Amino acid sequence: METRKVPPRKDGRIIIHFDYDCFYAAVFEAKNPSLKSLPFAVQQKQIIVTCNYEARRRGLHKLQLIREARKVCPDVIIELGEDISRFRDASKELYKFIRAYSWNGKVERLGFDEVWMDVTDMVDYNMQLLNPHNLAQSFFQTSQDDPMSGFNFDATALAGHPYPVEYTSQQQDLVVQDRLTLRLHLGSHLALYIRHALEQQKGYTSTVGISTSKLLSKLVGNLNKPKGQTTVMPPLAASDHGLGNAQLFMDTHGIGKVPGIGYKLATLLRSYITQRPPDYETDLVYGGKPEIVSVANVRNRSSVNPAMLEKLLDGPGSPHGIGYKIWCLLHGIDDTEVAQAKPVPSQISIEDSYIRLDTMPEVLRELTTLARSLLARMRIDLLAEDGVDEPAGVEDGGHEATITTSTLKKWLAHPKTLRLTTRPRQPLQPDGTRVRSFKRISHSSPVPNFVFILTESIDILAEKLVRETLVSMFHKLHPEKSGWNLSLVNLAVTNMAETGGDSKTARGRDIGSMLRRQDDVLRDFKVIEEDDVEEVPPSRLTGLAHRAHENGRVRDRSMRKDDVPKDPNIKVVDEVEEATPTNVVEIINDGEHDGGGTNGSMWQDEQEDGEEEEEEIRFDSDLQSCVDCGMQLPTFAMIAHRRFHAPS
DNA sequence: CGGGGGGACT
DNA sequence: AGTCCCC
Repeated sequence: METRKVPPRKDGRIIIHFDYDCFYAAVFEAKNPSLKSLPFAVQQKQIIVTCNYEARRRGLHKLQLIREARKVCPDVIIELGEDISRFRDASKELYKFIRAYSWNGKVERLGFDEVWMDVTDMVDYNMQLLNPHNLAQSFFQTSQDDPMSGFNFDATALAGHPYPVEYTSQQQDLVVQDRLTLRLHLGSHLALYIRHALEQQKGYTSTVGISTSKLLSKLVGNLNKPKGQTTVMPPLAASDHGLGNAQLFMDTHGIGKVPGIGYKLATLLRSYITQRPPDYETDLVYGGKPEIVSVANVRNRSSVNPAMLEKLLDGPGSPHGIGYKIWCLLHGIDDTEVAQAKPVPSQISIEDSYIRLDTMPEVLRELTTLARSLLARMRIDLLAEDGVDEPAGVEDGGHEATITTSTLKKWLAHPKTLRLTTRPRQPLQPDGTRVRSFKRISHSSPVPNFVFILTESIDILAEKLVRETLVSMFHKLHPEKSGWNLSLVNLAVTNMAETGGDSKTARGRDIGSMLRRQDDVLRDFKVIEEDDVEEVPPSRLTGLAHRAHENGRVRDRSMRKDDVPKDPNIKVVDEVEEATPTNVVEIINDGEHDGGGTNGSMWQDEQEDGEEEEEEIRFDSDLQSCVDCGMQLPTFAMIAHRRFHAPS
């Protein structure tokens, strides 16, 4: 009984999940907009990896064989997308664009086309700026330093679609009773604002989900794509009235659709529920058939509980506590944090696949090619201009011979481990069939120091790396002289040792932005300091700011390719036109008209007439001291500030 | 069917 | 070094 207790919800965060619409196709379309109106698809080897919505309208879909695609839609335009550097570059550019809006640096990429952003601090800050008596004419401040930059919006309305669809907000008690609804409204308007910026300034459309966790925000976005956005609305938790919306939403999903439940776990869970071995015809999801086993099926089975799930799902390679984690996912609970933006990747890997690779000369050639690519990538992703803490960027990418400017560059991190991975094909069975295997084997060794020499050319270094390191690693993996029949080779550097240094880390940058924000808060405080000289004398303000600064500095030292198509269910027929709330027009126009509009800043209103008594009281009485660093802040800023001290 | 990644954990 | 997970 109590072993089946529903885990507690923690809905204190607001998280936005972005998913760029048909990303690979969009990268081509961004360069060649005429493709947008034509059926267009991107090919890797023998399959369509993605296609635009015009192509989908004509019956094409992801992971379709090229032959089939041409048969269904003979006039489809197809581009080869096996060189993924352009996608990687575009992905980084869009990621940086989105990250620039963040105040707390919690912006995490998944693959090339998804980004989570934890906007709790922005939302809560702006909650304090709301005028409870005129929510319909609100202003969202998007910059910590500039109270003028932001957008007008209607805080009584949600931007985009709600889940459930029939949801209507109870406007009367928005502020007092249902603070979460109001916070989600703010999150949805911020999401819309960033999404439109992405489209207008970068040319990419996206689909967005808004909720209180990574899990729910990612899943709920799927309800309105492409170029739509959806928010899971309260009540999220269960009550006397029935299931909460979080559970209602999770229950509709096939078990394998839940992020965190992959092929292996889904297969085990399905077999447990059906009490039979997997049947790929009925259990899986080709052609839009729903999965036969849903989240509700698993969750409602009385024998299912965290301990049981732990036993069922535990195995080599699976983490401890998996049973409880899955139990939480089934209930729509995911407390994992959006990761802080990292200054350097934790791994760089290059791979290629082959029809057949089994002689030493071929292997040497491929290893050299991969090594060249790897060294080039290291110089792109791990190098910064001297005195600049951003990676060097794409402009110097991959041009091995041009090292003349290298004296200006500096390594942000030194990977310590070099790893060589191969995937041998299984030999033919006696009956002539082949067991398909995705098993990889790998061998690691220390990264030799010479790869960091910037005055030497990448070609020379790559050959040296093959000769002195990779060949012997390869022999450890494959002692036989030949006949390995490799289908894949992967070369990677991992185990990044960041070049310590001051303010070179994301943490350091975060402290910097934190301090700017606090300066802001303190400056805003001066507006009302006349009313309360005792508590915050102007002379002390600078002292506090100074102390805050010192404190910051001290701290600173201190399936396998899936055997199952990942999204076989795509059956989008038409582009969904975003149900555009009226305030969208204001939002779009906001950047263009003069910043000082009618309600452009609540600060101004307060400064000019001071008639909003509630506001005055709030600002006068709420100074608190941080127990960690002693900084004095108003309550609303303390919320974000405490998160800054929290272990990440 | 099947590309070229990336990350967490044991 | 291998097994999971994700796109």
